[in-house]
Amino acid sequence: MANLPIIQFEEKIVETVEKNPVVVIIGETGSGKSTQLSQILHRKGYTRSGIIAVTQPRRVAAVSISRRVAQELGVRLGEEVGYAIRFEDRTSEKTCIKYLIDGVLLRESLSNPELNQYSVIILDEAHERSLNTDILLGLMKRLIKMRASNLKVLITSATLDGEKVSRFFSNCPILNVPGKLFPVEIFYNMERPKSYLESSLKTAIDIHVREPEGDVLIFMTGQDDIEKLVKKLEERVQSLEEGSCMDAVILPLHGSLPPELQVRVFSPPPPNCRRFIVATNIAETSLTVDGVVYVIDSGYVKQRQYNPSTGMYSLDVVQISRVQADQRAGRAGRTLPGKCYRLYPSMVYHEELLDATVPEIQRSSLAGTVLYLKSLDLPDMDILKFDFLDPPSSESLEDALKQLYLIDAIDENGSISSIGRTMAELPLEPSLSRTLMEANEYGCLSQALTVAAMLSAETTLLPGRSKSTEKKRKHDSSDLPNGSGWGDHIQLLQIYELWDQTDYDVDWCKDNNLQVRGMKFVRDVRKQLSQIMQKIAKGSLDVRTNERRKESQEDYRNLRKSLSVGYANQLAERMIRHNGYRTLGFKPQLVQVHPSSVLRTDEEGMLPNYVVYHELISTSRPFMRNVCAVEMPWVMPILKKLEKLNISKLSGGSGQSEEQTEGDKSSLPKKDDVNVARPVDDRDSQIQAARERFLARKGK
DNA sequence: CCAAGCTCA
Repeated sequence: MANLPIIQFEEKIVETVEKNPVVVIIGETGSGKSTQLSQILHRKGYTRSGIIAVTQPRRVAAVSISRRVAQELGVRLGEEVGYAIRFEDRTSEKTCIKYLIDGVLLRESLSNPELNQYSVIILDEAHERSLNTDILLGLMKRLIKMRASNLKVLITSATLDGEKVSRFFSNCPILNVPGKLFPVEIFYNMERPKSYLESSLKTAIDIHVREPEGDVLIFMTGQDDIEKLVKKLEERVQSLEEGSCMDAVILPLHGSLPPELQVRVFSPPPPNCRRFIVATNIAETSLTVDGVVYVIDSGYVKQRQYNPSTGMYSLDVVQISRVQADQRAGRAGRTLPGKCYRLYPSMVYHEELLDATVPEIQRSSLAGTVLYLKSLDLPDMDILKFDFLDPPSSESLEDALKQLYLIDAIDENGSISSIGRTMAELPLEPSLSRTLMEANEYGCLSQALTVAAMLSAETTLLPGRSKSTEKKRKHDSSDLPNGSGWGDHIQLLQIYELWDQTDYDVDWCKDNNLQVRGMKFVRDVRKQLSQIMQKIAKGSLDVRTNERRKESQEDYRNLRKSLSVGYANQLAERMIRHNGYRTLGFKPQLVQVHPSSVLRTDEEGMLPNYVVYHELISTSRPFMRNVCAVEMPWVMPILKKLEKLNISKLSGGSGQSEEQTEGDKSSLPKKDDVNVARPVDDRDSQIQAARERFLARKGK
């Protein structure tokens, strides 16, 4: 610890923090900022008046760093030094240095908006710009005004955007702490390669033949590319002349690799053997591989983005940012001076790459974020003007407001409702929290809890599919239930209840091709959600899973009905005479049911007239993923609500001063009078008319 | 008839 660079800056840091409410610390890898800043301020007495909080974007980091700090201070983890992550709070009365996930601090701020227990809040790894860190940055800006006398905020960031963060906090001081990295020499391709797969193959072999020992880390974009490159590398290495160079092992590394294969990168290679690690960006920050001396950087990354105008997600291969490129290069200089080969021209690096990755807040659906901010009841708060470091587009915020309105979380003036307040308590996306609340009314809370928990873990349930596991799809494999035809939500419910009946048997998961870790996570989430619901209802709810009781169609019906309320913003109507759907949102999209769905067709081969979907994902085509059949009478009230929607009122009521788009004008609630005048007993024609008006409006 | 980067309350 004594030889960490940051220790030499101790006095300077203390002095700057004492004089300023906010300080930005630029600390490169190996500077010791994550473990030392908290200890420095602890030594200076900042823990006498409160706790020092250090936020982290990842669970493993919170746990391992706090363990390290406890060790350095010679105390037991969980006493003076502790951590708080989901499902696990290892802090006590004695705790004065607390490492926590940014999302946990946001939860705490719900019940204690001034965060009075903390004397210092350190936002670590802020340059990663996680959604939650960005919200915290905005909240800190307000908080330091309210608590000017007794709160210090430190933000750690990367060289490239330190200035920007400083400007955001009224030009607060920036301190630079050097890292302990070895120099890394950078090489560029003359041109952008036609195929970065071929280019990385060639570069890798060149290194292997010409360069001294040291492992090679290759950054690719996804599982497919990784598998292809691993195969080609193996072929090429084998075809090299025996004895012409050292041996080689080639290891893939990505998130959907089973854990036992992931950890192979941590065991040292046999002597006189070079390792090639072909990885996704998991090796950029989450996992650190020792022994790497050479990095090959394709310059690309796969990123998920949300389009607020269509409500659709897509997963695109995009260019990395300069911060990311530097981070990747740095992976070569951890143990020795290293070399980084960028498979793109230097001009691309200097002129084309963005300074920093587009922050998550500009790539996500913001319904949950907006609901959270509304529930904080910040004074004189216009959600569209919340002070973000990088504000999301007004289109994205308006999309969030519309979604929240449709599921009754906010009223027509944009004020949070009591339903919305309860929803904000639940660690779920708004559509699922709304479903839980509705299910409670219909007596199917237990089932809804299961569905919500299963959907929270859905991606980790099924093992990573590759060519070899291709046959094992969820609907044509094994004896797993099929949702009784109603769709994927019901299937998820049935799967969990079967597992529940085996007393959470691990072997049952394996037999049915479900990831054990994923299922255990579902169980934890379900338990947590049950507890929160109990707390809200003061313990009077029945959240038990059904024991050896066949679910009746009536239970499924109630559950589907609850889903139609929770997913009011994610409904679709089947088009006439074929199985394509049109979403019933503000801008209808033509979409298909994802082929992995278990939703069943009727005798005539037709899918249900109305469905809810968990998400829209645009891959080869736009698809609805996780689909459940609902009934027309449940959909109609939602269509009527859609008609009444007035975005100008929703977004703070400043009304005329806000620019009004075409769509806004047509949704002014004039037509509703006509609707009220219709004969009440003629329901069918009333519904039909509502539908036609709705669809006609779409056409414009 | 499809495809999945990584986190996290």
